[in-house]
Amino acid sequence: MLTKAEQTTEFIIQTVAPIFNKNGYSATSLSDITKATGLTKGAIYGNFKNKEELAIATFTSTVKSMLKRITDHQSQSNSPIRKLFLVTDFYRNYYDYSKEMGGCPILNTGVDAKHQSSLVFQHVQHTITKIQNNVSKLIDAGKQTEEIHLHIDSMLYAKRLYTMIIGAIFMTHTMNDNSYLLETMDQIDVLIRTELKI
Amino acid sequence: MLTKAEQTTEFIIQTVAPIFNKNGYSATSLSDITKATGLTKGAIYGNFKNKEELAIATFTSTVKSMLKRITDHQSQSNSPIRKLFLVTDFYRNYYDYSKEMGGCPILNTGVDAKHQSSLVFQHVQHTITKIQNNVSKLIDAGKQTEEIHLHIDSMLYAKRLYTMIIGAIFMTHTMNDNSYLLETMDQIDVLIRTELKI
DNA sequence: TTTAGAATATACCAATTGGTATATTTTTTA
DNA sequence: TAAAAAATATACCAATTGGTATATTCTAAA
Repeated sequence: MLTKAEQTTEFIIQTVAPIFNKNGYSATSLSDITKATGLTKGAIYGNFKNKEELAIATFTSTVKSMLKRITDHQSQSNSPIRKLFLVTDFYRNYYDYSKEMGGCPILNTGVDAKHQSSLVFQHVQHTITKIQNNVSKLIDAGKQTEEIHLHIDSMLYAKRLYTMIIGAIFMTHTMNDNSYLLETMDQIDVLIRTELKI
Repeated sequence: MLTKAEQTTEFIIQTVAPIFNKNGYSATSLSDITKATGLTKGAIYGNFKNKEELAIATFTSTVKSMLKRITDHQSQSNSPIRKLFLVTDFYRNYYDYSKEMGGCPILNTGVDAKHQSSLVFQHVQHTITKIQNNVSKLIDAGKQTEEIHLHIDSMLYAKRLYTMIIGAIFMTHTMNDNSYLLETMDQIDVLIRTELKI
């Protein structure tokens, strides 16, 4: 059971996360935070050392739930190559989902935190590395199950896929046009079929 | 000949542009601006209506010089398809160049301005539209010179290329690793050769 | 060289910034 | 249920925010 205090901490994170994600670190003020939560500065600073620590907590939380959502979606299949297709399938619905979060946390925080908070920025880098490793491992697994060509450079393709995905996310959000994401996912599916798949 | 005042306006734009580009709209304060220029608020507000107008001026200026640089680079050839290859060639050296500007203005401002200044954001959208149109026209020209297959959807490919490029820019800047840009440009070159080229 | 007009500096504004010390209230444990 | 402990609220801080009205300085033309 969560204590009252732990509930409050979690409540603050959940409430503030989309605000940080939308506005960025500097443009999110303490008064934005107190207004949204209905709590006072005393409560905020009782739960978090400072603004930066709260920003890290919100980013970590958002990313964690996002990655869980992908993993859950992937659990539809045990086949590595089908799990790859489930990644593109996930991102086909990503626009609506990311809008709920206030935008893509990796894209937004990656751009924003770079010159605002090196601590937050390190978390972004770490998250990207983790995602790439996951995709790379998936490709490796596909080789083992003889679904994917052995000569494929797993990490190279993992980076390629994520580069295309994050580009599509930026374009869709900036141009307010979901077709960028849909189109890119089609493109990636073709790539998987023609280059990776045996 | 530029009057003294016009020189000052231009000086402010050039000096402040990388600051806005790096830190974003909200995180760039008037004191940042006065400190960097050595001018006072009176001078700044004498040349610009407000902070937002200055931000627009800096974005417009940075983008303009960037687009000029691409166009100049492309002038090495008259062949549309070779001009396409000169685009990827340009972006192979983009990391160093964009670092001078304080990052990629389209990426940074696209993410930052979305929730800070709708006026600035509109300029980003307009710029992307313009770039896409340019690439699309280039593909059309390639059809006319019989270098590119007639069945190619010009705008579709223009969007694809720019989506991949902006994704690579984000990854290179966020992971501080130029290989994302180099790799993606190789990928695009292959795409041009195998899908577009006759 | 004087002078009008333009450009810049100065001094100020109320509001807000992130953060803290202390008072008060709420929760938990005994 | 009472006391200890934890969590939250209040009141405050100096510094900074974007912006403005006015004073001063500089520029350019006559």
